[in-house]
Amino acid sequence: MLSQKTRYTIRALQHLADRWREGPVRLDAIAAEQNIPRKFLTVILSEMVREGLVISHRGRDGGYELGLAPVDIRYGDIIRLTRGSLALVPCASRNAHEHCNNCLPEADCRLRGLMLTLRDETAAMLDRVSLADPIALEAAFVVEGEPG
Amino acid sequence: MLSQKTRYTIRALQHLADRWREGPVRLDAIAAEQNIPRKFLTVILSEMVREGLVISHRGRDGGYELGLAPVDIRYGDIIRLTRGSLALVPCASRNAHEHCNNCLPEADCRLRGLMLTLRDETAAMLDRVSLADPIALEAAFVVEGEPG
DNA sequence: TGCGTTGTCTATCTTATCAGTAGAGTTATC
DNA sequence: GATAACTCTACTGATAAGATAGACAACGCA
Repeated sequence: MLSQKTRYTIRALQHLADRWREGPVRLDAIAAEQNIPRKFLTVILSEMVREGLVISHRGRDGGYELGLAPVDIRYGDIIRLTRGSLALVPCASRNAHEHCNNCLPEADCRLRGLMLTLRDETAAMLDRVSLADPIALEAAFVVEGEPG
Repeated sequence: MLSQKTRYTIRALQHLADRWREGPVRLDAIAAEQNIPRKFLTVILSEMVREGLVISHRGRDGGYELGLAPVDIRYGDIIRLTRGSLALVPCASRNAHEHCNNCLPEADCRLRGLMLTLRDETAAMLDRVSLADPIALEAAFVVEGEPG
């Protein structure tokens, strides 16, 4: 599961992407329109500023805008920044690797082997989509009775 | 991230799959060889018995064995049973759907649209692999410098 | 220069969930 | 009926996530 914070981050960045090159957007506007707690959003946007994805302007008529063109911010980037990893187990992360507790030696762990493959497929998919891309609001099709 | 419990579950089931048709395997043996806390494993295996994936035998020479052939237990099944969902956001789960807190209306949420697609791809991948399949212990290849 | 507006930073609180444990109970075999 | 196994419910403790507080810093304009 993505954390609530990661979800807020993505929606805030989508909001800014939709207003790219329209000047700074105030925090209150983002919070209200995206339904994100104001104070929490300050923490989130400050982190994005530190990471360089967002530029802030203080004072009157200040606010936030993207630091990169929307096409250059991919969903994979955002999730890696806020969540640290796209992998489903700690030992299968490529940029935030750590050992799992109470596991087998990594070289022997089949779960890890499977999760490495899955992580690569997930990353490839998320790195194909940027904030500039249109996104279908429902999945393309639903298989009857499919679980999950 | 998969919970520790889900990871233990998968490794325990792999252990049983490797011993399919060799008679019951004792809990202590699984705990020791898979490095899983004994008491916690009792909780995990009891749930698997209730779900029908595992059969237990009490008394002397008792233990656990799979209730289905390894080829009929897919990783997607296991994760859905223990984690409830393969989706990365609550509103994108197909069998454990619930609304996200502080979100936009679902019909307008682009994050949801993206996550529905991703969930389907993840499910398809995990539902192709069963406990009977060999699994490469390292991912097939590593892209130089790929993040994540 | 001074005021209001807006973002920045660090510390803290609260709550939920997860990992793990306890311990009495049940069943099967010999 | 002794022993070796699994079963069940409840409980505890630690951690992390979500959210908030409040003092502070920069900016713009009159």
